[in-house]
Amino acid sequence: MDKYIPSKIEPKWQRWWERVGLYRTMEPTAEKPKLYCLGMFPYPSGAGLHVGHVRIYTASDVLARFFRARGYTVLHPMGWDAFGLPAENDAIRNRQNPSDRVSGNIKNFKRQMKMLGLSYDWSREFATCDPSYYRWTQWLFLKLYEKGLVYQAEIPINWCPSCRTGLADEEAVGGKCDRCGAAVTKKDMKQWLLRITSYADRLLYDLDDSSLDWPPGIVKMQKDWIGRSEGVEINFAVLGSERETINVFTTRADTIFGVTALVLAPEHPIVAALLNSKLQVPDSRKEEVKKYVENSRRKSDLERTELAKQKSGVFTGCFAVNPINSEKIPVWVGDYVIGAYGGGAVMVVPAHDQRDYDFARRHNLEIRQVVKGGNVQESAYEGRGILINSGEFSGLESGKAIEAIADWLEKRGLGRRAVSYKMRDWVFSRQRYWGEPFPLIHCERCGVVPVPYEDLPVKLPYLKSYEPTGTGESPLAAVEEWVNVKCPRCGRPAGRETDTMPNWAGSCWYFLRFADPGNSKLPFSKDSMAKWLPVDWYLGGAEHAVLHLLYARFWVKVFYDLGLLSFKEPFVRLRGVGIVLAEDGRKMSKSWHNVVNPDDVVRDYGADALRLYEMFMGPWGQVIPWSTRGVAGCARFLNKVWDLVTEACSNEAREVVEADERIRLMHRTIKKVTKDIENFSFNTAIAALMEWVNRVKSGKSRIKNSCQGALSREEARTLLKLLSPFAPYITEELWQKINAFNQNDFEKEKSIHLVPWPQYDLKLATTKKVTIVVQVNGKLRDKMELERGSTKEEVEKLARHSARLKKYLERKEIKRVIFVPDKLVNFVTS
RNA sequence: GCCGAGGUGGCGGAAUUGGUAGACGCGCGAGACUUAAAAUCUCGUGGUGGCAGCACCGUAAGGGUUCGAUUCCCUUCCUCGGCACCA
Repeated sequence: MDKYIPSKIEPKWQRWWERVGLYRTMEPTAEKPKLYCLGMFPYPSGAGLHVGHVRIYTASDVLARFFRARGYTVLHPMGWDAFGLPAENDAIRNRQNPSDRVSGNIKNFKRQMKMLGLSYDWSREFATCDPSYYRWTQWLFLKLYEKGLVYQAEIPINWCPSCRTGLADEEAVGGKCDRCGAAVTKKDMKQWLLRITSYADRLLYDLDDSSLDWPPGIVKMQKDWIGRSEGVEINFAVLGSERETINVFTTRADTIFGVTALVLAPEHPIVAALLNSKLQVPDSRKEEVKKYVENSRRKSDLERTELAKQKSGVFTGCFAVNPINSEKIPVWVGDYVIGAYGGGAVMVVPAHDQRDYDFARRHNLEIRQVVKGGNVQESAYEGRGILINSGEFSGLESGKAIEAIADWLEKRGLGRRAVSYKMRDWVFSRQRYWGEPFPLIHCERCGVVPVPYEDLPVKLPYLKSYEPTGTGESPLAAVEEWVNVKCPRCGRPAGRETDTMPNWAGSCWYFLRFADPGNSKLPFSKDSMAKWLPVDWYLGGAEHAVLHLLYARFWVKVFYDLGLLSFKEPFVRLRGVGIVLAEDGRKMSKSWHNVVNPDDVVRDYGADALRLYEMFMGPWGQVIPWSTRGVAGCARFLNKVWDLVTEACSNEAREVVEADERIRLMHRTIKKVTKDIENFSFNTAIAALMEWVNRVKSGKSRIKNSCQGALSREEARTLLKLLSPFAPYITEELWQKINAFNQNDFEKEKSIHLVPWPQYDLKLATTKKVTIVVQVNGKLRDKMELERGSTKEEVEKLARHSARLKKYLERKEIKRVIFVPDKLVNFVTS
């Protein structure tokens, strides 16, 4: 008998499957509807595939194989997120030009994916840095540009001094660069931005679409990120100025009579007006404000938030007028106020906002209570309540007061109801080499001119010197022969935009391109969209909750508005994977020397064992430490399967066995595995298969006649098929053997992976007998093996005669008998 | 601080319209095979007590509802993840 040696069979099947085109995408039909199953494509780093990748891609492969067997036409593609900061940093670290580095990494990733037996249709592969792909990224960008969703602004942006580039808010995690961990500082730079905020409401409300099946946690994160709040914008006139007002956003207009100061962010235009003397204030004040502003601008976001525990600030010397009662209010500047939110100014109501309270205590501002409740001598009262000291509004409840005050202000043009979002517009430029060039040209006469569609792509030149300059300009700016072009509109000398797009640009729409990867006329045809989109199953890491997943939704909504797409949400079902930790429970990291390399695992145990383990290690969404012994356990199980199935085919006599319980066990297992895969409970699906094998092997399945300890051929076929999504190699090998197919001439039709999924008979998917639990006062005292469907009378009678129960029921009065059919009987005594 | 998820053997975990707690795997113990070891196979494996039949305890802690609670409710503690001056 042959032994199970993974390295002997796995490469063989890889070659056969590729040769016969087993995973080539078919055309969907009415009988075989489409199903689009996608794992988030990776950025191909130099480290190769991580076992965390393996978890995602194995799950998507299990789904793809499962749904193919269930009669769907499956689209299951793979590609490379190869542009952008991560790829470029990896290249710089390894002193290799990004384009060379990336192609080497892709080759390695692809080798590893093939090794794992992932059933991708490689004919649809592309990388975001391929000119034939980014041509269309640029094309789509121009569509956004034409729609007015792209604009340039001189704004203080997140600046990573280490990567020497601007970052999006989403990339400045906790004040640190998402990629390198350096503290992010602010820098004023002219940037391209995408007007994602104009889609804020739709990005928010469409999350509640009932057809969207997303993890609630990710939905919540996106909602919080968008951060919609309703309130009132109140205009405070600046004293000593004709036109200037300070507009303040507040959700608590009911506290307006409690305002004892205004605080401006250092970035606020009024502060600038003060400093350049457009507004008159005493020179001493001006000096102090200047110092303060300069100081806070030098701070990184991190420092600003840390130091903010004690709320610093200086009085500007300037006053404003409270529109509700014409009171004179001092204007301060303080860096706890965020420049980009709600106009960059707040009204300070110390009695009813803890931050304002802290600020007021520190700077000796008046604390004036205007809502009943709490003890404002000790801390702010932030709850709602009845208004006091509020003129004509006194006596109103907060909610009503907000409406009344909003009406009052609106009527007089002193304010208006407003909505504010935490989400900002998306900083879309990077001062780096490795990204899609903007298809824009700066002409002195015509301004910004888009590159004509027929001139796309604007190719990224191959540069010897590609490292970031740190001047705030991309390395491309130094390449004169690339920068200098003629203006497409007037023909005069002009220059290309030299910033590049962030890596999110390519990943915003790659899932669309997979449906139509070869299209040279359009990014994607309408036909292909109707055929394959939206994505039915999208699997990936939860770390993309507010990055890729939000950006991709934004672009899809824009394309919908442009008539390019007929759906509004790209990903119907989303499933986030849990991180795979190292064996020591820490994160896998090169510096800890605890990284598990899939190549080593495959070498030692085979790809099937690795795949099986990754699906078996625990619930899919959960963080779980790696266990090499766990892999070994899965390899042992595969060995058992190998032996059992090999034995089954050499023993024809067992074919005829019709042991009822064994057939029932098989049907139960089919049902369990089917349901579990649908519910993403891969671990319990595999456990059910192991249990089946164990019970067959140990002959515990209550059969008397024969076949004890061995599989019938029908059982063997079913077992192989149920196992095939998880372990495609060994099941294919055994399938060929058990059917005595000629292995020297493999035919596509003979593959186990094209065999339909086993059906289960609901009537057979139960046991014939059931264990009925006998309790006294809820405590387990006995068990009985009875026919399913026994009546209360039968069960009770049998239970009363149980010898074990005797001592518990003696001299006791039975007050109640609780009976749950096929489950339990419980005697309640006094 | 706020929000979300969670807390079950030595470990990863299973079981919840309330009904046998610990499936499956790892580890561990014993045995078989072997000169021996590894591998493999068989049996055992929540804790305490008992030769045993068995009894009691046990799902973070405390309380409640119930014939019966890992599951439902309240209080407290802890872990992980996200957000973090958003006015």
